[in-house]
Amino acid sequence: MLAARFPIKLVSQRTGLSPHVLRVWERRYRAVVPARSDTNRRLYTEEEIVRLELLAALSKAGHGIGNISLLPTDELASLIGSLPSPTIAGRETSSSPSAESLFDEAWTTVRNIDSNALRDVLQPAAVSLGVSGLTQELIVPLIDRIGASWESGEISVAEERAASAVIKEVLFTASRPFAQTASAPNFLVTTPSGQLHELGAVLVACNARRYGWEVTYLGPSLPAAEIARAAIRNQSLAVGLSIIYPADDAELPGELIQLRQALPDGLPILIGGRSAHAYAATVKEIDGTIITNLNGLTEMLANLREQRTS
Amino acid sequence: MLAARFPIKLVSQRTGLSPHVLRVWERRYRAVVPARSDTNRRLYTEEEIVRLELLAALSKAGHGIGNISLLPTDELASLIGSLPSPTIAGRETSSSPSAESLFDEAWTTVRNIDSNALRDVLQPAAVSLGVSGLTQELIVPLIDRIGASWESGEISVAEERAASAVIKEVLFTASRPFAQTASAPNFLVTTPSGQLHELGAVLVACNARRYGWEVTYLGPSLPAAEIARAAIRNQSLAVGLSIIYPADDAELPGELIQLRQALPDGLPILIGGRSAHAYAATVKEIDGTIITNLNGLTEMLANLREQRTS
DNA sequence: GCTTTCATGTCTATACATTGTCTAGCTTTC
DNA sequence: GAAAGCTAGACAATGTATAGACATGAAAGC
Repeated sequence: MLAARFPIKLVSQRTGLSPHVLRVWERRYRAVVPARSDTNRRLYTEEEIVRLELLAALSKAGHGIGNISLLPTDELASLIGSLPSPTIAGRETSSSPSAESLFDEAWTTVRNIDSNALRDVLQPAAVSLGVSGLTQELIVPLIDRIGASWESGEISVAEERAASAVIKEVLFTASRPFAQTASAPNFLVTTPSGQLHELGAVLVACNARRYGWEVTYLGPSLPAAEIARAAIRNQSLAVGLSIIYPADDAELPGELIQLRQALPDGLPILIGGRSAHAYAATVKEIDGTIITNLNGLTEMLANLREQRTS
Repeated sequence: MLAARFPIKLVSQRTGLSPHVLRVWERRYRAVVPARSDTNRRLYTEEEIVRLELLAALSKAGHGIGNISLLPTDELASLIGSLPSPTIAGRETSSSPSAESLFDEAWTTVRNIDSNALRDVLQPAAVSLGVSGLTQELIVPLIDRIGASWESGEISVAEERAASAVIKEVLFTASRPFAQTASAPNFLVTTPSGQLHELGAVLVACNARRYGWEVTYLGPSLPAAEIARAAIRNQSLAVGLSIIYPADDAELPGELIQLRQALPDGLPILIGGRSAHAYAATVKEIDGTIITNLNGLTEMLANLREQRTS
């Protein structure tokens, strides 16, 4: 796979930084020094763009660019997730614990409806694993486990709600500094009517935000007409839906069809969640795209973004 | 071990203290003496920011900064847990002239389903008005307005959801810094079955958190049995419910009675929200307390806390 | 009761640092 | 040939630092 290279204009759009700023950051702070073409044009790699997105977010959040321009990229990422360590004296997290042990710990707190203990597990993990590590290795498995245990009756509403609230809080906080760039396209995220579990949608929302999208998040179980109205009002470039449970809702296909009819022609509908495949026929009918994992999502979003600019 | 350093602007945002105050606290009281950059700029560490957050909270609560500025950080943390009940009569209506205009601005963004614009209004207001100013002068009126406009049909689900999501995010972020001490009592917050609007509950949750309670937040519309189960599991010292809309739910009184029966004897039930009074008879029957405003809530919580310790 | 003192937040003035934007002239692309 | 990219330098707007003055309210002293 040969690494794709991007010209400065594209980078400017993705990061929300003007070409002027990109050049000056390079000259003055050596923040990112891209390769050049034969004719001396800057050619950025995907990694460099991600780095610039981080820098842009931190700069907007109040960090002086001169102070952070030379930090390694992973440190920038953990700065983004940097939260006031709730641990001042006690709680020795001597060696960073493995993702598995953290998962077990987290799952125990979920079963105990212990919101605050769960936060104490997730919050430091945002630093030790990084935001993407946190989501991929802890939160995604946790959401799967919660969904499965819910269906099997092992846990009930209270457990699910308590966990949802904390996970939402942690994810939103972690992706907060990324929020705004002027040119960012809008992505509308929600779950269709009848889908009460919102964690999948939250995950999608935060991921999109981390990649520079302006996200409008509308919570769970929203009627098709309302989704369409909000998408039009926000001039959204795409709509994301999460479908987790139930997997056999007779009303849902109708909702989806109604949504397609109410949306502008051709507006992409991305559908994810563990039960998305259960409605595959309808999804195909409305020309939606099923997303199977977060990487698929980011790829899809990147494509959409490029299409728009071209 | 990352040695991330933060500039004064960012510290100001996180602590709610102006850069002026930060400098004067350093010069006069040696409260926190950050390292300097090569060019003499202050660079704060994470620990120093946490310390300043504690000092800011205590100072706002009435402690003289000169008396506490030299205490070790862990002692400050334990002081937070024993905050005296806040001066309620005083320090009100210090309404900065911009509060009204901010409200208008915020309301416009709500009507436009423009999540990101709303965040851009509320987030800076958390600094300029302070967290209590933000809640009392912006968010409470906004919630009232949203509730009223909802009932009159002026706005619909999408508007309410978009606003809820952002307000939740802002409030949770604003109440985040307060590290809880181990001895903090638990307060369970939710809305009863059928009450779909969660903003009132979020407000209550954040307020309690700011006063040192350990809050378990369970989102909207939770069945009585689940509420009770969670409260018992968490050994909650009180349960808080928000009732906003509808004001004429025939099922609700039954839910409340069921909740009382399932809870441990004498466990206080605090009920707030614009429609709480519509169920006054039932509230009385279950020996609940109607809370009419945030000050009433903090007072009530302070009482409960004292009772426990005595 | 009235003044004095102290604690504390706010403000001013002045200097320097940081950072985004602009201009000018040249080169490449389409 | 027009549009966009490149370098280098200049400029303006903000942000930050220091030192000191001022305002206010509470406690102390007369």
